[in-house]
Amino acid sequence: MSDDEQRGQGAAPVPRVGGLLGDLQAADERPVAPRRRADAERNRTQILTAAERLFAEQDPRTVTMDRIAKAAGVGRATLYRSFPDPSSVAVALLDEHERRLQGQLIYGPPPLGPGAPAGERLAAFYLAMLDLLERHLPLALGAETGAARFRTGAYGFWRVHVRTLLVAHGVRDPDPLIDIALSPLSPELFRFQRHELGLSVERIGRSLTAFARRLLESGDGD
Amino acid sequence: MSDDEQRGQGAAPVPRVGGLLGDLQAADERPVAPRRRADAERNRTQILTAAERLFAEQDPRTVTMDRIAKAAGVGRATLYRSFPDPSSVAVALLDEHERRLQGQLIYGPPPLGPGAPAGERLAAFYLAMLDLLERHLPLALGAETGAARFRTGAYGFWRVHVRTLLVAHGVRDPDPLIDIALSPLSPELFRFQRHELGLSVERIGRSLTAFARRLLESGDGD
DNA sequence: ACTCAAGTGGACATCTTGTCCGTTTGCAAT
DNA sequence: ATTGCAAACGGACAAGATGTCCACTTGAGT
Repeated sequence: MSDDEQRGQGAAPVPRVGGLLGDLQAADERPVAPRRRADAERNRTQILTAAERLFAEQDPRTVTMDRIAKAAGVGRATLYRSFPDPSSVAVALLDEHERRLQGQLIYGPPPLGPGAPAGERLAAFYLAMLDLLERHLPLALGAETGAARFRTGAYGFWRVHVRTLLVAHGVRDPDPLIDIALSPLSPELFRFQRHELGLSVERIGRSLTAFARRLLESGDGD
Repeated sequence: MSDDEQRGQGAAPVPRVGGLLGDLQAADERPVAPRRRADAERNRTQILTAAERLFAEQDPRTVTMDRIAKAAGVGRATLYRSFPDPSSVAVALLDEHERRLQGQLIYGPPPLGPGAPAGERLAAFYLAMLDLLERHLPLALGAETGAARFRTGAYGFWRVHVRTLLVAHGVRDPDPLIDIALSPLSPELFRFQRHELGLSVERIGRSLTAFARRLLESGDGD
C-alpha cells in the first residue's frame, strides 16, 4: 500500500501511487499523522481483497464500483470514500507489486540496477515488466480504464528511469523517446500479443531484448 | 466508406473496415448485392456527419450512442442498426482517411511506397501516421474505446505492412516485433506527448525517424 | 396501385454513477 | 466507565446510458 494512505482524506480522495514520487509529494503533509480509524482500515482491506478477486475473475474492464462494493460487503458511498473509480482500485493493488521492481531499479544489482550499460539495463527492465504483466495482467488492464496509465505515479517512475538510461547513453533529444521506449509495455498490447496472437512470454522477451540493445547500441551516441 | 458497406446487414452489423482485409473476407458475399434503401443511406450520412462533429467537440471517450442519435436526428434503434457502439462509428470515419495512406504504402512513390530501404519506409510510415493522428486525433481516440484498436481492420493492414518491412530487412523473428514497432503510434500515447507534455509534431517525428532507422539499420540482418 | 420486407423510432427494463443525509461507531478526554 | 464528537458507514435517489422490442412507416419491385 502507499505510504501516503495515512493522510486524512477529502470527499473523494485519489490514493496516490508511485512510491518515491508519492513520498516526495506528500512529505510536507505527513507530520500531521491523522491516522485512520480501525473500521476504515478493515473496510479498505476487504475492498482490496474483493477487488483483486473480481478483476481476476471477469473482464477487468467490466468491473464496476457497484460490484466491488457488493463483493466487499460495504456500501457504495464507503467505497467512493477511498476510490473515485474502479481503475484506481486496480492501481492501488498494482502499486504494491510495482514497488519492489522500483526498488530494484535504483538499488538492486545490475543489469536491472546501476552498473550495467544502458542498453542492458533497458533490456532487463523490459523483461522485469513483462514478468509483472504476465503475473498481474488483469490488474494492469483494470488500471487502464478511466484515467489513463500515463497519469499514474508508477508510469511517472518508469519515465524517470528510462530518461536516465537515455541520457546516460547520450541520446540527443531524450524526451520524445521516453514514452516511445515505454510504449511496447502497454498492458493492452501485451494482452493482444499474448492471448490473441498466442506468443509466448519468452518470444516477446527475446524481441524486446534485441529491441532494447538496438535502441541503445554501444558505439555511437544519439 | 468501406466497400463492404453494401452488404446486407444483420441485427447489429459491425461495419468492416481495413480495405484489403475487409475485401478479402467479404469477397464471397459481395455478388449478392443487396443494395441499401435510400432513406437508410441518408440516415447513415446524417449519423456520420453528426458523429464527426460530436467527437471533435467533446471528449471523444464520452460520446454516447444516445447523443449521436439525438445529434443525427434519428432514433436509437436506427443507430444501433448500423453501429454496435460509438467507437465503431469513429472507426468508420477514420477508415476513410486511412484508406488513402493505405494506397500510398502499396502503390505510391518511395520512401512511403516500395523502392526505398526498409528503415526509410518505416520512418516515412511513422511520419504519415503522425500526420494522420494530428489531423484526426479525436476520431482516433474515439475509436479506441470499446473493442480495442487491435481488432480494427486498419490495424491489421498496418501489421501486414510492417511485417513486410521487417521481413525485407531480414529480421529473424518478425512477429513479436510487429506490434512493438506499431506501439509508438497509439493515439492515447500521441495525445499524451502532444497535449500533456506539449511536444511538437516535428519533435516527435524526428525521434520516430531516428527510432525507425535504428530499428532497421542497414548493414546487419536480424 | 399494391405488397411486403426493410427501415424507423418511441418506449421499456436494467444497470451504473455520484451524491446526499440520517445513523452508527471508534476513540479519546473526562 | 461514561460521554461527546467527528469520522465512517450505507441505504436511497435522481440522472443518464444501454440494448432490445414492437408497432408503425416507407421505399422499391411487381
